[in-house]
Amino acid sequence: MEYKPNDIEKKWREWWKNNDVYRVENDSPKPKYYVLDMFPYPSGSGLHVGHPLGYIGSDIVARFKRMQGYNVLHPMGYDAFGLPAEQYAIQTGVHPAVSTAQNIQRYREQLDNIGFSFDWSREVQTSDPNYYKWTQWIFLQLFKHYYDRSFDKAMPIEGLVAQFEKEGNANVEAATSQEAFFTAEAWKAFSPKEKDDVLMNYRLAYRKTTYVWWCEALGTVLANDEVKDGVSERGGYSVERKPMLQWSLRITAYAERLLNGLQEVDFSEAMKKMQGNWIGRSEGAQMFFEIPSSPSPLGGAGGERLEIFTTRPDTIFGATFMVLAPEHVLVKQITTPSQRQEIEAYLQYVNTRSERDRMAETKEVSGAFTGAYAVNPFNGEKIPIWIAEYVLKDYGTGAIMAVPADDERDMRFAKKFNLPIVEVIDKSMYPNATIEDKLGKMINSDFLNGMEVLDAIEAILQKIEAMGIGKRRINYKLRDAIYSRQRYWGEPFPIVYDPDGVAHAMSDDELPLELPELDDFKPASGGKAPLARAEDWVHLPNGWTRETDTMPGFAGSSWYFLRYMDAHNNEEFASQKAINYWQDVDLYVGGTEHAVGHLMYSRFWHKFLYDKGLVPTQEPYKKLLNQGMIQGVSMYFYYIEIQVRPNDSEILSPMDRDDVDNIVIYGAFDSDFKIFTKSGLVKLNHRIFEFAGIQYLSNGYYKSIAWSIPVGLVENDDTLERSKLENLVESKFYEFPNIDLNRNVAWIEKNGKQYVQLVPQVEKMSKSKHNVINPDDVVAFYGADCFRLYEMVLGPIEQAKPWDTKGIDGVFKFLRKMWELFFDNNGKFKVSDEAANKDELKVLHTCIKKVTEDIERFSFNTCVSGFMICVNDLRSMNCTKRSVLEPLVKMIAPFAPHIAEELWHRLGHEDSVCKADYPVFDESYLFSDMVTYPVSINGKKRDLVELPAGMSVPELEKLALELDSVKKWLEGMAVKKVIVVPGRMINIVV
RNA sequence: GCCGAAGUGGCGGAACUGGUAGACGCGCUGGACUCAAAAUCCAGUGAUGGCGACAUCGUGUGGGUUCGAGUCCCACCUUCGGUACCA
Repeated sequence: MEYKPNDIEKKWREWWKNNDVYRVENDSPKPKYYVLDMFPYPSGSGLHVGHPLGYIGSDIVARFKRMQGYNVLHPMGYDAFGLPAEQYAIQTGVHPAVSTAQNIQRYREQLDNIGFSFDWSREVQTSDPNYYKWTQWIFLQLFKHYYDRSFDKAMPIEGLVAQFEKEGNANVEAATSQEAFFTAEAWKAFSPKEKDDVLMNYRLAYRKTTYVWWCEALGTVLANDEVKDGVSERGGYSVERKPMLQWSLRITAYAERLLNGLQEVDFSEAMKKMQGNWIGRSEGAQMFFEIPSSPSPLGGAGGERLEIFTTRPDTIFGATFMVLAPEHVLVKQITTPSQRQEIEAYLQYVNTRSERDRMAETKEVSGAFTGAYAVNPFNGEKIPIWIAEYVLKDYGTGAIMAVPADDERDMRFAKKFNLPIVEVIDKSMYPNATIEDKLGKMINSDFLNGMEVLDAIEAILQKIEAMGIGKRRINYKLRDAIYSRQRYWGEPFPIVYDPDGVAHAMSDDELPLELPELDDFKPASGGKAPLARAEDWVHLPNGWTRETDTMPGFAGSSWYFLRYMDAHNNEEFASQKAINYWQDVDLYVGGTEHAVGHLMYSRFWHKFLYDKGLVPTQEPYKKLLNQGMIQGVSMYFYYIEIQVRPNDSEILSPMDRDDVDNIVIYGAFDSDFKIFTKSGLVKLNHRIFEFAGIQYLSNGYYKSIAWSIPVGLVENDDTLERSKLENLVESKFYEFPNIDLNRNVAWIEKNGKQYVQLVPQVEKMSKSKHNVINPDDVVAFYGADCFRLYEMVLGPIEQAKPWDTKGIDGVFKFLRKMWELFFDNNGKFKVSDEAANKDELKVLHTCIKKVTEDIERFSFNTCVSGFMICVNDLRSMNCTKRSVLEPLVKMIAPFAPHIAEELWHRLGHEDSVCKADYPVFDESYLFSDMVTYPVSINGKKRDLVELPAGMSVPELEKLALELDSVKKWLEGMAVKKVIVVPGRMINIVV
């Protein structure tokens, strides 16, 4: 009987579905286990072979735990709001809901094809009003709460209002952006709008004008983690800093708890580090410097105080200048008339610089002098105040005291502008210390002289606080999360504004506030969101208006794991009963790319819900497993035309100049180029960082085109036939077809045809790179079980690896061999009820032990090799015994559920193998009578000897020394020592 | 630059707490079956030397600790991720 996966797999998938095998209930006497995958965004290109990697791993764990007697929650859903569907809608007019539904359907088919054990009755879609009703509800809870530092938790805003009415805000300890103090009387006298403005400085979800990342191309603002390398993460469009009125979430209130919480979760060290760095805690001092009254052209009264943050208050005697961020509010007030022009010019320069420019040249310093001076509170010296780009508006107070002797950036600045440098730390006794290390003895520092840095910090902090010129302070890099998007396809804010512009929460019974229908999804005029077009929806009969921004992608994904616990609840986001049963996620599987986005936000929301008493745990995810990306191999055709200029020795140095008239370059961008010239191949040691398209460097010496070629067209030796390339060009497959194929391409002649050499490059799978492998194709050919096993066999699940199908035949062979254990040559089922012998049981239990232990440590690749060893051994023993084969079927069921189910039923069972008990290994079967000892001399293996197990150390030692091979090596040498590890090895030292 | 992870045959990768390096799979070589091929099965397969038993070398590089190091320590090199003027 031949193993034909297609004959059995579909049958069992239907059977599982019809019998509701994977449905899980919320009450069970069994212990609970929650295995969760990061739910996907259903993109238009469907799943590729990289997506299921993590899903297969988590499915194995879910099935394994189920068979071990746990009540396992293993759900799946879709992160269904998002930009691509909306961009697609703008281009085609297809409503995002329609395209999203189509994509979801396709994802579902692809997922079903692989035989996952998801409980689909709990499916969630973030764009479903029944779901986002609760996203809106949680948002309103954030809106209605503030963070009270004295209780160290979120508290209702009403309590705060009551306190304001009683005594103003002077004694309020809260996470706030409120700076001014007010009395109870003042509070009562505020207008509703003024009160609203004040409360916005306390609310955990608040609306305020802040500097945000604005992306013109996407027509929306973006959160910090959505901006990478100075461009938008989606699309790579340029972004700019802009003050805008936006909703934000006060995640900074939870900075400390988010940091501390990392200690209690089982995340990889790398992941914890990444989140820790993102939070960026630093201890230091907030200090005030007087700016003596100076005439201000803009009417500033003078006598301002400049507030700075520093982690090195000890170096204050080395502070030779101050630097403000260009956007700092004091800049206009303190600039002297004589410096005004210079400052204006500099501000203008800063304005023209994109974020990318700023990042590109961090070594280059720039700045301008305001003409104003601050006073060093310790020695009364006047310190000039400058402004410079390198001081960021968002960090600390947007102002620093610059200590060039002790800070690299300040040093560069001082050197460039000839500012004095005063050494304050003697590092001579720490020759290896860098400039920033907190090591050394204070000098030139008055009362600090002679102290070690750390002592000096403590000493001056005390002094600063005693003098009332500052305070100890902890600063975080973490920024509040911008929560508004000027987009259509997201959750509408359940917020209405009265004619004064005061924000009001909608009442719970009005939720969900559904998205209105639109037929044009482009942004409305004036930087407004598309929803502004839905005028009937925006304008309420009483003259009030709705918020037209929508929530960002991370809104729905911040709490979805809770919804799975009770997915159809219309009264609550999930019942307390369900939440208290399932508690938290035991295993969360997903990619590292969500380290600082999704994971931080959902941990933040969870802590807020914990404060509200709505969830029982502080952390949502106990264990995080990051699956590596499966990359694709893209075949690139690189075309570069170089205009050689006489003195470009820098770029052309490795080449023979005479050769360079017509050259074509193939190579990986962002790595060294290989150049084919008439005389062969040379290497150009120059790096180019841009991708496809024509690029001119500032001095204009080359243009380049990089095309990724559809893999199907490529020959085995990585070449592409000329006619195929020409077809691609003619069919306008590429955007830049105007190249001269005759002049600039080095053709290779093969079988009378011309070919061009392509360069393979491993990179992320994506439609645009034509390197996507669809799991459906693999499943259709080899079967889902084979696909699942193969993805596991590729290597450790956490490692990134390129997809290639080299080893898949080996996995298929293994499945066939296993299948053949159950059938004789005539295709008859041949399992016997004869008792198993010792050897067979040893093989079986060795495998059970290995697999059980390896699943627990997520080492799925070694599990598969364990199965292979087991099957090979049983095969060579001709084992046909039920007492061995039945446990084997159970054991492999989590990995290859279809074949396991088929064999399980053939073994006579009626119920699903998923419901069977996982085999437990028995140590007694693993015991051997004989042990093979390696005998080493001075640590070098010289012989192997088979000895009975259980021999004592002196016996082993004696036997070893009597071996012929050992005697030969010991001739003329005195044995100094014999080391025997029973059951392991023997080492003789001479 | 800083932080993190990793470097093992022709390839993917094993080796859990220091104890037989290269499990398992791919590929390759030889053989069986076949008119032949594919498929399948059997054997071999780190490198070098030797007919051979065997010997020497071998886990990025250089040092160290240890009876014994892929594993621990120090220095360095390379690759991949993260991050970027964070005061």
